[in-house]
Amino acid sequence: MVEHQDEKILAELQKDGRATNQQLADSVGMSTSACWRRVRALEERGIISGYSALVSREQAGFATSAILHVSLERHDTAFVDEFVSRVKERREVLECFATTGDADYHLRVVVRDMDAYNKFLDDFMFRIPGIRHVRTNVILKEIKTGVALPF
Amino acid sequence: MVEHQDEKILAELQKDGRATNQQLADSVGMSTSACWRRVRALEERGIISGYSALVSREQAGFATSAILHVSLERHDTAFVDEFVSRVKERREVLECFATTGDADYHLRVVVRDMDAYNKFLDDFMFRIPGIRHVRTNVILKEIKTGVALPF
DNA sequence: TTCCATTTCGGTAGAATATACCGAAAACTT
DNA sequence: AAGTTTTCGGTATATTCTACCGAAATGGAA
Repeated sequence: MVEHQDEKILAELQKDGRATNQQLADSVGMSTSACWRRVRALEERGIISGYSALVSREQAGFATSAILHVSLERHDTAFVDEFVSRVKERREVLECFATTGDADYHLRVVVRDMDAYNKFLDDFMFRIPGIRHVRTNVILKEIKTGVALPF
Repeated sequence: MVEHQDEKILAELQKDGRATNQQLADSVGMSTSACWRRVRALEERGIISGYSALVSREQAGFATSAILHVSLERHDTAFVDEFVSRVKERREVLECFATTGDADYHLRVVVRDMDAYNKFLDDFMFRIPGIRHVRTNVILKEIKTGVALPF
């Protein structure tokens, strides 16, 4: 499905999403036209779903972040769908995963300060119907925040 | 520090990290040269730390991922530094956060399959000195995986 | 206020790059 | 082996980047 040369391209574009086609072609050992075609195909197939600037959370003024463990009261699709759709549209929630273990969901939330986090809980999280339990683990330090898949 | 117009640029570049300078200038209502200068300044100040292609985990062949809760036996800098430096260089570990709560660290690990995950634990995680406890929460579903800060 | 210094602006031109098309080479099928 | 399809590298043009310019805006100090 994804060939070796594609993986090299993907690895490069993960490292530098704004690399020029010429740089790309050089670093994977391909002609510019062949390389450009492969990139476009990867985009069209959705293997590359987009490109993003990586912004420094602290410097951009988002001092506070936390990992939330959330459990639902019940797991009817109605409740689950409601939870999922609400979470998706809250931009403070950068990540949300359904997991095995004690909690049903792991969320990572990023806000400007503790006030904003408190507001997030009161105005949003605690108002979602069917929530059994929310445990907050404040992030003390970001050891690593990567987006690159380990090709 | 980061002005309103900069935030608009950052928001746009988070949505499309390969937007041309002209597109950017249009969408934030600025001349191309002014826009280009601001982008370069944001890069030089490290507010934009880089650019990345966003690659579909599933389509790229990484079927398995998990969230790990890790606790250390002791918290001497020696043990902590060892743990941190080892985690940083393992590319399967996309994210690692030091948190409050029961565990000391939350990690998100992405691998091709369960075999690879088992190997990751045996060959890497369980060999780090000073680990007290590791709990694996397998990710059943990715509800949301975002990188964009909520400007 | 008025003046001067500094920063930020928009416009522009040459250099660099992206993008689509071409015929040739390679790979695959029968 | 012949025919079909895919992928290749090279190239021309349209687009975009990047650095420079003088003008406008901004911010203090007298």
